[in-house]
Amino acid sequence: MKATSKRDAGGGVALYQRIRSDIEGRIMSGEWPPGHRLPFEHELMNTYSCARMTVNKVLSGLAAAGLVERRRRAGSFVSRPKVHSAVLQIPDLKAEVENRGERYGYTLLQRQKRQATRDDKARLDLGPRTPVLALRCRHDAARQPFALEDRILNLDAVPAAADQDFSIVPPSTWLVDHVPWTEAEHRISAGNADSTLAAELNIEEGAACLIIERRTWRSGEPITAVRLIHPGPLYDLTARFTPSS
Amino acid sequence: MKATSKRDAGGGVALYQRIRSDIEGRIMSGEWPPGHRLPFEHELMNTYSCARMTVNKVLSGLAAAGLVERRRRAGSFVSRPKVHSAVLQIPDLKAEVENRGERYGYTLLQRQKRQATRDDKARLDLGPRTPVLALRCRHDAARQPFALEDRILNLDAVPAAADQDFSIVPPSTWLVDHVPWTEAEHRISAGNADSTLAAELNIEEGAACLIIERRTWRSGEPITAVRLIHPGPLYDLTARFTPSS
DNA sequence: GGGCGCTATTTGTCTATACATATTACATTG
DNA sequence: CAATGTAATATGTATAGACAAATAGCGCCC
Repeated sequence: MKATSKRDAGGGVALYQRIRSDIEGRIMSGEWPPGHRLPFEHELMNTYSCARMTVNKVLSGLAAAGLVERRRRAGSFVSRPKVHSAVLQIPDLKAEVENRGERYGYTLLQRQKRQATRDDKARLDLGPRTPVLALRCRHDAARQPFALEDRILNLDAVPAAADQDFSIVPPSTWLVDHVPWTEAEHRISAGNADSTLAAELNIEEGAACLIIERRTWRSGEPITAVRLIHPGPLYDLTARFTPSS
Repeated sequence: MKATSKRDAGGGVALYQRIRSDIEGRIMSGEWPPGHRLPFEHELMNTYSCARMTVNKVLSGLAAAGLVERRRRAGSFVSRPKVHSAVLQIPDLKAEVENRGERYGYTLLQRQKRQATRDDKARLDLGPRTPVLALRCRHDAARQPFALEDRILNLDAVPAAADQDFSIVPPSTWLVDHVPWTEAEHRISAGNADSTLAAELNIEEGAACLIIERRTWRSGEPITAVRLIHPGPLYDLTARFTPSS
């Protein structure tokens, strides 16, 4: 059995995948450093004995993934890793706690329907007299306070939320299943716990906390702003990152 | 001039792009909610009067971007936004400070070449008797302490670093230009400043700090571990995110 | 009714060809 | 020599046709 010249899809993995892994390997290993011009499509076409469309798909894919940049007439070049970027996963807290194998608990501390205050408006770019739902709740892991959630929800954008009581289902869980979003902004900072927070999270006043704020919009219309406050030493965000993926 | 049946590349944007934007729009707007089965390739092919390869490229692209999932014989489905994920950009501190339009300053506080201590080994999974370079430096923004950097560097992996004195060029800048990496891990947490740190950053003892730790490898070989400590209120990580991109 | 295998359908991959478009390098001209 | 036009070249997009692989769902048999 020789390598047939055409129609060779029945091998092991797809030819397309083999070529891609091959090229990715050379880039990752440093054999083709940033800035290096990789072979032209017609050269790769000869190297791998395939049609141009096949190598084109590979190179386009690598370009879409940001590993190479392509310029007409000039060729394809290994791109310099733009900035150190990490994909931070901020999943549902319930899922996250249960992933750690710990018992998850949820308590609604406060629920108030009101017209947006000056503060609310600043948090979410709301217009005047917008009805909002303000929620404050606590998430526990292994029966210990794990995060305090402070959220406002634009009821003009999500009127259905007014009928939800959120005493059992956390707002984040409900939102994920019911409200799609198009833009999000995250902000991560650190702060010292004030006395209220210290009491709610059962930590000492002044203890360092990790603060994650997230705002989401749907086609420009503000939906919700949430502040998650974690006891500093108890929680950390971890992200593993491989440029290839 | 009617829409020609074939060879219509000369319009405005590429047909491929039009179809993709169209489908993305329907997904984003909620018209096609998560779980919805989108039209089969042959249906889209009729809708847009084009070849299957063209819609195939669109759908494959959407799948690669994570917006849809495809199953043979079943069809293509809008995927549930897996987890809330945000692309956190952690660029070079110098670039970041200058982007804010502030004056950047850098001071090397400590530089020590040594065999890996027990602590170093725990930080980077180093073998015994590995030579490391330990650095401690301060980054200023607008003449105010902005971050303390505490780094160890595996000299077996990056021997050239031993010849660098890092009194002018920050290690992060030098590394970005000289050492490629294949894997990275980020960890973000909060902690209270101890007396040493408080003195170095010119803040009060006990003040909350944002701690970013990053470890990088090259094909499994540990390269460097760095801890960046920012005064909590002074610094925050912000990331805007649109699922489409 | 339950388990098994067949088949039709849908996506996955590949080819060969064609024309469009951008850009570089070179030649021509003022 | 500089500005400008032109040809060569590499990528971008699109087509039609073909076969491969997975699988949902149906019918068959016990």
